[in-house]
Amino acid sequence: MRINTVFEALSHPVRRQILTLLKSGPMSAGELAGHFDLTKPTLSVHFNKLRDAELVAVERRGTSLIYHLNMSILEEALSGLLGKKDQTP
Amino acid sequence: MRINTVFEALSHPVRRQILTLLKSGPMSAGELAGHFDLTKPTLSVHFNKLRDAELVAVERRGTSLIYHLNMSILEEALSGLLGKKDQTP
DNA sequence: CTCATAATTAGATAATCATCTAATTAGAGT
DNA sequence: ACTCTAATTAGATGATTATCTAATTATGAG
Repeated sequence: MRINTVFEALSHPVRRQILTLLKSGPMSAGELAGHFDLTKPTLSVHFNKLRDAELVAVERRGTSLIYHLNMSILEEALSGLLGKKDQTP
Repeated sequence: MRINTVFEALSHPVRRQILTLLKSGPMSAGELAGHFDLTKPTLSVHFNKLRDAELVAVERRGTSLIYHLNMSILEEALSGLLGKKDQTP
């Protein structure tokens, strides 16, 4: 787990909102995009950063890509900061 | 508490490291700066961001500025993300 | 009041980030 | 094979960020 990548990903409000939306369950890229006033390509970039951080996982269902929340990485990163370690570069 | 400011502040490795250092107790700006390979003005900017986020508080002792960790804001922000709310703009 | 020390603010610059439009890939149905 | 839909990647641009050097403020000591 690249802790820096995780916190980078968490630093943008849109990306945190995406995580919040995914708490209610998996959602397609398009459905997620519908919640924002941004273009799909822009959202796609945000999805990528969340995926790089492993905060979400993606699965294909037909022509759609379904995003899932990966709660455990979130917990690891945050408790890492509250606890002792934060192996910064 | 501006949640966005808090996560912005947490997004930089140096700033997270500063928080980690402060877990052992309050420390002056100069002492903190000694732990990094960066100039004091650069560190000063980082201190400001942490202070804006209220993640640290500052107190003057003679010519020195002593920084204190504000653990509660950290806990609030992180548990806010794990829990329900994250009122993103 | 002047000097030395601690730390900041100011200004400049290079790098990174968020966003858009246009073009491309991938899958499903006809 | 062609077309439609979903979503991505590519390329460009404007805004923000991290960093440095130089100058400034604030405090305490002589």
